[in-house]
Amino acid sequence: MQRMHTLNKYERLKSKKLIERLFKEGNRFSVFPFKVVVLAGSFENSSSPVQFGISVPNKVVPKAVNRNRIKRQVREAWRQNKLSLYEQLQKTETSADGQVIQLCVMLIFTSKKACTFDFIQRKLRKVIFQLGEHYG
RNA sequence: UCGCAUCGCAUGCUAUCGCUGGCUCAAGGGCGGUUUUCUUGUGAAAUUGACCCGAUGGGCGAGAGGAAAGUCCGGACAGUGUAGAGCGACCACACCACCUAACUGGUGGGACUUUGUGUAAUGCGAAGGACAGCGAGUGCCAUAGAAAAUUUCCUUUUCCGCCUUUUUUAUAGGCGGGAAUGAGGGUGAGAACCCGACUAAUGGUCGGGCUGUUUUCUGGUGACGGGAAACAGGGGCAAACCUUGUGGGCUGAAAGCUCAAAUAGGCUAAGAGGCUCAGUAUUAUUUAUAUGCUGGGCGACCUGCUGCUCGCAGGUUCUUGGUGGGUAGAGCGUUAGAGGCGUAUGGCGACAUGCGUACUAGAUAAAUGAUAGCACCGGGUGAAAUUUUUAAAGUAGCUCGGACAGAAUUCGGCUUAUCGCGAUGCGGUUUU
RNA sequence: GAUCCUGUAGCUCAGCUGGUAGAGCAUAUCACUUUUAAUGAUAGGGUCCUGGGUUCGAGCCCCAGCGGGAUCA
Repeated sequence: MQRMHTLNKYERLKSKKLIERLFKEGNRFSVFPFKVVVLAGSFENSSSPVQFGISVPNKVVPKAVNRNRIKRQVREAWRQNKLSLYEQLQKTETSADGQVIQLCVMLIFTSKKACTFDFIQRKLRKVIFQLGEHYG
């Protein structure tokens, strides 16, 4: 765990197949501006503990500029706050029988209004806390 | 100071933390070569390479728009196909000349309509438009009106017949029939081109004007403008069907090309394969038996012929190997271009040509940023010190705002959205 | 990226090749009923998505825009 505040290719959810599987089999819960879909298991295409994706529906935010901005803000917040989740996952890995647990997380943004960065960050911390409770 | 038109710009800097792809250095791994060592096995270690990978760490430089948008046109490119060949259908366009790779784009011009202004008069300026054809055909023109298009309802003119009045004829009136005509008839968006003279009449003739066609002279590359003669008077609608002319093959990067796992299915090769009868061949041979081939019947399943039954026709299973197609996925297409900037020449202009110059966005659940601070620009409000007629100053400060909008193969246009700023030109108002 | 359809009353839809914009449900009032529902009668309610154009006259024809929806791996 040298550099934590990064978000490179292999920490992002990119495989179309995996996303389809995630939506078919994953568990769902929601924290107000987000709907979260999670799938636990071990995936071969990446060594990262968590693969993360954000989706903003076209119907909720009609303009592409605003959609991009929300995605960037959420990605930024995730980047800065994912550290605690990673630590919890590593703890369980070492204490249990060495089975690697990886998570796929997809956030769906559902608020129609634009939010400030602070608000998004607070809510995202709550999401990460809940993920840690369930899988950590 | 306000408005219009055209052109240009589209807030910047710093700090912290990040993203994408490129080059490069270094760890690390793979592969190959060489050497050493031993317990001789394709083991271990070391070293090396214009080699490959590289999710790790440095360094360097790059990274959204004028509309990236809408997807409304036209290309490039790709596939199909032979189609920079014809015909038909369908679609698009339509004054002229030019520009362009091309266009429904652009530039310049012509006629028309509207409008402003001015003159004795011709004029001058601005704006507008899909400005071929209804003097080919078909269709439509509600209500109103006689009639909405080779007019015929009334009135009018004239001729014939009958009746009435009258001594009779004539005249006058009425009725019926024939002919002529389009002057008049509440209308309507639109009414048979308009005015005058002659006459039975409104016809016809003559004169003048308007419009159109043909011929001709003239200016212009041309649309068209100016004049003369003859003929004609046929209302509007083609953003009604349509006619004429011109152009277009169709499909779009989710195009398309290459590599390619598992499963299922296709084709093909080999092997095995329900019961029974007949014929035939081989082995063996006295028969019988075994195997192969051909044909028939029976049984099971599927499909079709009519929904069901009968009947008829066709087909059939398993194992292994090969093969081509091809899905998930990956790569290419994929970023340098009919391009930008400067300058010279030609052209009224769109633009063309020559020379010089600088380049490099390339993502794919989709990068090009997030947070904070400062500056800058614009609007509103609005001091004080100081000097003092007044200026300082619409300054400082406070406050609000900084738009529209995010590449997705690419280029040229069009359209739409847009806080503002600057330049040029034209016009208005105020002051000097 | 490409292609296509659609917009009319509060809702669902008609409106033929242009000539005074309609139906059903809903709403309001009245009648019926002890009351409600159902039923009957009456009434109100329209930017025909927006802006231009053609025409004497556009819901309809043409152009541009805005909104909604669908299809193509």
